[in-house]
Amino acid sequence: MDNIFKKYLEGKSVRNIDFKVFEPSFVPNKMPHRESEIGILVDNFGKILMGGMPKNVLIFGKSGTGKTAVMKYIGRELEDASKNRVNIRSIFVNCQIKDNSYSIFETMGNSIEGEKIPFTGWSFDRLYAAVKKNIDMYNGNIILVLDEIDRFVKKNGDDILYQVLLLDSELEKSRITLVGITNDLKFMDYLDSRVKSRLNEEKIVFPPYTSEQIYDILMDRVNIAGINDFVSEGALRLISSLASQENGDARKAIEMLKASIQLAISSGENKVEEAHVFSAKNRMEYDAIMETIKTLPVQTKALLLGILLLRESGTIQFTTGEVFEAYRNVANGANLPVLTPRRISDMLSDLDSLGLISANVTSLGRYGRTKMIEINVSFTDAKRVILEDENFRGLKATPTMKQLRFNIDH
DNA sequence: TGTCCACTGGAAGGGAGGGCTT
DNA sequence: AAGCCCTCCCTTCCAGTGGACA
Repeated sequence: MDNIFKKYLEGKSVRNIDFKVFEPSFVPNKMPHRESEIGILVDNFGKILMGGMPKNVLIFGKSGTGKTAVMKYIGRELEDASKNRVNIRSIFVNCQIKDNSYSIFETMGNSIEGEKIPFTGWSFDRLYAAVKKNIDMYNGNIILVLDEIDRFVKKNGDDILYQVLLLDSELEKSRITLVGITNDLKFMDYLDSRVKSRLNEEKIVFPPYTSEQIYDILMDRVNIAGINDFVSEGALRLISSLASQENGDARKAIEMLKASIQLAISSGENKVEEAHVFSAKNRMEYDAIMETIKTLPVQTKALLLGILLLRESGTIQFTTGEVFEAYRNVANGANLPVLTPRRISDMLSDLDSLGLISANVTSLGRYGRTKMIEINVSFTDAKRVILEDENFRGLKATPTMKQLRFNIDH
């Protein structure tokens, strides 16, 4: 009789795979095809070691072009080279997560020794003073890397950059060098001139990787993990070409490789082939969408559910007004407070930017101006995920649901 | 050619919920 | 405990608008 874990016992190359190598946070010891970009950064930050002043840097490039990884690599090498010579600390802030001035300053202040700063509560003046004191006490060079800086500036304006530049000018014993990372080439347009010139001292563009380059990167990781014999060349070629079609995104390619390996292992096979790549790709896309839906706030889920029910009733496109009515029925049915049309309008734009729906502003002439809304995801799956939320438990396959559908249909 | 619909999206502000200070 | 300060979510108010229709 076969043991139910048999498939995990077989396949000898499988057992000791170090999956850390395939994590986005993994920074390898060499970065293929980024030699010239690294060269520019080395020249810039090398000045610190000679007692000089580096320029502020702006890095442009689409996602997965190695911007963040290269900066992490530079930071690591620099801190290493500076040991017993100068104090250098690189501080990474992902502006998509830390999306207000307070938390950026708080991260900066808490990344070095000194007064501990609470994550909320202080007035900005007090926060500024504490961060300034901590940094000056450090007596060294801070490299502040603001990742996805365009998102922050679009949301909050460029005051934070001005404040950091001001802080730098007020420091006596330390220096701050700003590194902005963005995937928006038009990012500079959002900046005030007082900030623009200071931030734009050194500009580096990271081009997308070609299929060949991604292949090299993947090969590199496979070698580090020591699993050359476990991954077929065809699978690597396929991932490379799929990723190069998607803006040359190496991060996605590595993720896809990881998922393909896991899939091959769990189906008990001894080599990753093209078929695993295709299934991994589908699986990843599906999981990403469902995870997005699962983590939506309740009211947004109610709105999306309203849209899904409209779609279920046969229509493909709906106006904001129709969607609002559908949402109102869902909210009432689930005993949620009904939000105003203004708020719903914003939530529709949110769902649009998440890619779950398309909402295009269209004029119906005499019949007004509205967003035309279409759903972009499998509605049976999306509905199932939303109904897992306990707020909608009362609606699940009950007469209320039928009633809802009835209300919407008529 | 002007009207007018059904919205859009900006601006301002309230209040809840988090936390700190005195 | 009272008084601040912060962000987040939401409301209220309102000027603006593309294009079908009279």
